Amino acid sequence: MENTKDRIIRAAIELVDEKGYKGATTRAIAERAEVNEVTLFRHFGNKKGILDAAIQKYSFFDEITETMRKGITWNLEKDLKMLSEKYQEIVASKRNIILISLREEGRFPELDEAIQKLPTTYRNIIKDYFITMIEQKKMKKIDPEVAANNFIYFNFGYFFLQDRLLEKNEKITLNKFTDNYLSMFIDSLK
Amino acid sequence: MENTKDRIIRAAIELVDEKGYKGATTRAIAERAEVNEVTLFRHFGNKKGILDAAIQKYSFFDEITETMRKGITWNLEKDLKMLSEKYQEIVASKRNIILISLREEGRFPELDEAIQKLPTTYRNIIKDYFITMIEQKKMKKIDPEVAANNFIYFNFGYFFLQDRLLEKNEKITLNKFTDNYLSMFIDSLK
DNA sequence: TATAAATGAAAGTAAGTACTTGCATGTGAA
DNA sequence: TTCACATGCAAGTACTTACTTTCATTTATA
Repeated sequence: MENTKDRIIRAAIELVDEKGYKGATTRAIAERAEVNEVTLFRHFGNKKGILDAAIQKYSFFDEITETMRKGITWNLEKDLKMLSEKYQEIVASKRNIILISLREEGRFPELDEAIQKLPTTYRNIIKDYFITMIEQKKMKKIDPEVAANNFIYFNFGYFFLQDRLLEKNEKITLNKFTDNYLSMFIDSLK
Repeated sequence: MENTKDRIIRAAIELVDEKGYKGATTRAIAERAEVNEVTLFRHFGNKKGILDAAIQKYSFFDEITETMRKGITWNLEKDLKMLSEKYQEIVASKRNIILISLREEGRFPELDEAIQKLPTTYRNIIKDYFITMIEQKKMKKIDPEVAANNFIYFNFGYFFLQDRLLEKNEKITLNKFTDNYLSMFIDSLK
């Protein structure tokens, strides 16, 4: 069962996501976690301490990008779909923490750094992949950096528009995205 | 010269952009606008009134999308570059207000609506354009909705990553984006 | 110049908020 | 049982913040 600390952390993330850091009052966090307000301070010292703990708990991206590299099979279509799916998995599972970082830019420097690392790391994986694939003549000879960045624009654009800017009836499922949308991108590399 | 009301509005937008709605105190807004704090309330009633006025002043997108339609020449490469440039122009000029809307989701419903309309309207323009171009056999026969959405993911992804998630030395200028990056996308439609 | 409108300065109010303190209660381990 | 430890409860403190009121001063306009 979820212990007190974890409940507090979860409630804090949820509320900061909903109302922003300033809008997430300690009282509300305590209520949602179903603990007394004092308990927050006993565990984490102050409000920022709660969020710092939350960030430390949820901002691991490194392992996940490692599984990307391992999953590569040197089949263009298969690999790019896998890489895109893994990326969407990461951003979906860390959705709250990513959006908090974008909203509260500057307030949690370590988080900012972790979030900034994600597109850079991802870009490098894709870029290296394209370089090798071009060497092996398994795809068109194009600038691998340009292609890698485009791939990221594309994937991030889907994630964010999907999540925040589209009405429900306009949403496109991940499956549809991978099968129909991504294919168009991949075809342009063949 | 900028009058009192305008100075207040500008200061409010800047500060909400920097610190969030709650973080932008009326005192700080007054200081930045170089007016007495009371003046805010005399002009706008309350804090929310300032931002409501700001939003009303800066959230016109309709005219701009009209100029997109008029600028079409039915030359694929030229048109898509134009459409992308205009989009980047819009989001750059409304940058603050767009980011405020994303951060303060739910607080300003009219703004949310206006911001949500932008990708939808843009998508429809592009989609209609692709439909006609396919009819005229000036581009590949692909699903125009898929292509239109991809175009938007791509453009929005560039804007946002550029603005918020990349380090300075990694930034890609709009010119480079249009010439190198966009070309890759356009080639895939030919 | 005379009058109205816009702004400033100072002070204050009411509410909210992060955080503290002291004490009571429950619970699991020795 | 006993004792340490986690948690709850009640009350309070110090500070911030949106907003008000009153009066003086400047600025524009007729």
